[in-house]
Amino acid sequence: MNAQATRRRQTRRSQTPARRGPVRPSLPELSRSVEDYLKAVYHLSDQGAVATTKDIALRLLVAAPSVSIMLKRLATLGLVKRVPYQGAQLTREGRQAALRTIRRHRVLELYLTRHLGFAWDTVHDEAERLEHAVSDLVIDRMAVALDNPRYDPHGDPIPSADGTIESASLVSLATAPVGSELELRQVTTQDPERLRFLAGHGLMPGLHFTIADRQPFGGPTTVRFRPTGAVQVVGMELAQLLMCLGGTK
Amino acid sequence: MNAQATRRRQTRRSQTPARRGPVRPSLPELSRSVEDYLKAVYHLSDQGAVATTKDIALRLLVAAPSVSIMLKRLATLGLVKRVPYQGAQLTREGRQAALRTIRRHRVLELYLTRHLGFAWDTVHDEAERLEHAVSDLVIDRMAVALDNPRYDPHGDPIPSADGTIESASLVSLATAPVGSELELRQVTTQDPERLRFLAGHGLMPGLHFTIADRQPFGGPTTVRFRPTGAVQVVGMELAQLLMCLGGTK
DNA sequence: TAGGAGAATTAGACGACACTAAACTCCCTG
DNA sequence: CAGGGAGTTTAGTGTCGTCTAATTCTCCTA
Repeated sequence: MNAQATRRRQTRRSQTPARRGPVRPSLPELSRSVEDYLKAVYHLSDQGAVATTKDIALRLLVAAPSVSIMLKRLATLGLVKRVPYQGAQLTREGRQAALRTIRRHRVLELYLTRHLGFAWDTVHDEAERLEHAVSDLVIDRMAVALDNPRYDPHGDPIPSADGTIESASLVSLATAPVGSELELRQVTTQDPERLRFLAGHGLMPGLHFTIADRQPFGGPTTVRFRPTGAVQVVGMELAQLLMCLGGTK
Repeated sequence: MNAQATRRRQTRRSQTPARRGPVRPSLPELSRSVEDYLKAVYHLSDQGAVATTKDIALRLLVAAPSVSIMLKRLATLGLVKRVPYQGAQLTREGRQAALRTIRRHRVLELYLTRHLGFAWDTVHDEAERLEHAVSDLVIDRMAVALDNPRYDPHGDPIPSADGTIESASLVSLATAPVGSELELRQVTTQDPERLRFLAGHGLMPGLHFTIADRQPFGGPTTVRFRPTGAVQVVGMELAQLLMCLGGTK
């Protein structure tokens, strides 16, 4: 009965990941929470900055002490480098794990829209739950079915299976100068209302346009769609969400 | 800050499902463990029998006391009717919940084989994890993409969205009389080795055949495939896994 | 440069789920 | 019909991940 009991404990969901050896080789099955925290730290620590406890807490809708404790745990797992009272940064392993999760999320979002008929404003929450349960094998099959896509429905780059991710330098529609010829590359919101509005007015990744005008004092930006010549006025708040790739002028 | 803290607790994964009102209407989000236990009770309590603690423990690879405690919890949730020292049966709500999970599982299995190119011996584990994370909406979309299928890759019936499930009376290939003309309807194992072997010899749901011979003393059964006339010998152990629908004689 | 405001951490708890060891029940068999 | 063994439950722990309250740290500003 003892051998059996032992098998049990290992078969059941890993409570203590049973790390034999260094972290890298056969992935130790991170918990849903750990993956969420890693994603949060990834998104909050742009280029060398540290993610603060408070920002992580806000992003995950969790109390600050929970973050403190989790960061300590992530540090002992080697996924995060922590400076007490300052914040945390991902280690190489942590970054890889975060990118795996982000890849899963973005492939799922695209798959749900392309193959299962979901609108782009509804896929975020689905993907948020599925990303923790789906295996990389399924994700890779989905990616193949999607012809190895580079971007998710919102234009966010999809990390490759080996953990590299494109980083383009984009400008917000709100700040690009009048006269610029741009391509809308990325829409940085998950709010369904905004997404529906944007899609309803043709403002989706891939759109080419020219900035025809911008009113001062936080006023709207007017864009002219490139092939068609159609004109669209975009308010400041939305313009800030639209990240563009630019042929200058 | 208090209103915020309250919102938090509700947004985060439900620890205590916060039941306002009766169980039926907007599903109270059962945990992965609860769903697993409900499925186990469902599968173990065929027609009116009760599922015993020990059998549930064996099926879920969990210690018996864990089952005891969980059954008590399920009973307070109204999902299970419990007789101490005897076992448990599903209530109507418990049965509905179990069938929802089983529907998700079986639709996922079929989707993975049909649309993502997985072999039928590999989909069980994937589906086992996904079934707890995927929404009914996604499942329904998958079902539509599959043309509202009635059976999963192993021939198990897929419960409908409203919670009804087909129950056919099947006979095992091991016990059907020689001379029977049968249709292989269901393969009752998830063991990859056995599944691969069976598929490799054409023994998959939908096959029509006649029982040509059976050796005594637990010997093999010989079947003749119906359109082609090809002959296949099947040992006792495997024959017991093959459930058939029969035109008698 | 001494407060203080704000952020982070520690302290103490809880709920969900799992485990082992020990006690208890039920029922079968001698 | 009285053990005794199989099966079940109780008792006591542990881990993960969360919370609130209280404490500690940092850094800006008066």
